[in-house]
Amino acid sequence: MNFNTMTTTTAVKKQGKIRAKSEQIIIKAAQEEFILQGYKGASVQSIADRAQLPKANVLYYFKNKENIYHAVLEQTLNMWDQGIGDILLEDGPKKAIEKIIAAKVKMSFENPNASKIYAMEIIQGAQHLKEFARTYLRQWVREKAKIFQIWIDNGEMANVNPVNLIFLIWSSTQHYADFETQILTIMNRAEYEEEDIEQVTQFLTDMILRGCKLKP
Amino acid sequence: MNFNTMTTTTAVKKQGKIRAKSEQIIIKAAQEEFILQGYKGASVQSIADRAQLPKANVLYYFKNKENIYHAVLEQTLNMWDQGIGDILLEDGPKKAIEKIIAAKVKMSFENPNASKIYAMEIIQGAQHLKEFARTYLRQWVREKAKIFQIWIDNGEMANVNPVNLIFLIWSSTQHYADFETQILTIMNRAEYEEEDIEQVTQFLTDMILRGCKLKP
DNA sequence: CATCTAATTGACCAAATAGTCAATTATTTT
DNA sequence: AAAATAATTGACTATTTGGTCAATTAGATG
Repeated sequence: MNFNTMTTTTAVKKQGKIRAKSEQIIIKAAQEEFILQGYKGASVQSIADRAQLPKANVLYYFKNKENIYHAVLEQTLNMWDQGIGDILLEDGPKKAIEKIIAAKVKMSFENPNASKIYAMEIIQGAQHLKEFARTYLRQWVREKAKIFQIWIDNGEMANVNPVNLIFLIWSSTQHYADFETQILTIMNRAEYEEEDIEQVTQFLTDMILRGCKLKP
Repeated sequence: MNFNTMTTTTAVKKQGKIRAKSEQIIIKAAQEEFILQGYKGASVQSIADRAQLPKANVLYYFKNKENIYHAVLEQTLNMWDQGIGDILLEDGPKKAIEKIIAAKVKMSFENPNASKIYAMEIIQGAQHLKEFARTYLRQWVREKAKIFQIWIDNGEMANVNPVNLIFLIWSSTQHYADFETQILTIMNRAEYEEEDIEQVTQFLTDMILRGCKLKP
């Protein structure tokens, strides 16, 4: 995917040897700071500290804070794009739902920070992602809804609203990333474990398949 | 509910005639600013502007920014506490699930801002709500999970993990508040309408009841 | 080796902002 | 109506912070 609204600055950059590595370190540090402190609350100094670089060096790689944030978002969206399972007509509803739930749960557990950045951006009004949502995302949802509708018309699954179904899969999977803190606190645990992925995938798959009147 | 960790400052305040009204105006303005800009990003000045009051006046009612934020959170939690439907043993699983989904969808559509503030707080690590989650929330989930377990043991519903079920109801309903922007953009709409509440409630109730092997 | 580009970094500055204060006005109480 | 309390507000300050700059070092390239 090419988020060309964001790559205007990064595209023209000079390419040294250290750049790629430094940028990656900075982006990761920035992602964590932006989650903990919000956009305004994350100071360039704090990002630099976390990246163990002088502030001036951070600003040498990214001209300003806004650019750092863009880079973080860009990477988040690319991760989202790769990680989201696809819905294919030839899979049929059962396999498609299983695939997409498994992919999204995996993403939520293995990369909660990407999900958190995305969620905060949307909650705050999607200032930087309006265009992405209006074009790419809307298109994606419509395409996939259309496929569900075909299955419904063929009597392969119950007559549930496809868009609501997509939102349901979306929200229920992402919840384990965004509300990580709350879930861990409620379950009195320090962190997720490997088997949680399997357990949650199983639960959501069963529930939603039954919801669509598909035998698990 | 008494969030006595937060009321330490407000409890001792002097009570004039104008105070109650001014505080309410400020809290509402602050809620909106905090959502749009985050805690650090929302300046006292911007809150004052939105409340149409001089900054010094805002700081007369709330000693500092932190206190404003506390007041916003306090009100959010109280709203949450009132709005969340209760799960009662005597209702049985079907009625209980119907009740709680209806209540939470209603809350999400009618007061998305409360949900957004709460979500942001949790995503950012629940700095101000750790205690609330550790005590009240954990207790609430455990109590309700226990009731679901009784129904399961009685064969009144399918053997689904009660805690996961609670998370599912939680996430799928709240999604319509937190991701309002995204959902509206995808559906190419300017705002929610009255009938959306009914439609979403119906969809989620049907899906989740079927997921629990309960006939809608 | 000489030249050019990339990378590093301390010092500095202008703008934004949380919070204080004192002076004044409005309202309530006695 | 006098005294006391509540509310209002402009002006001021100390601190934080995004961003610039110039000086220096490291590395590549011819």
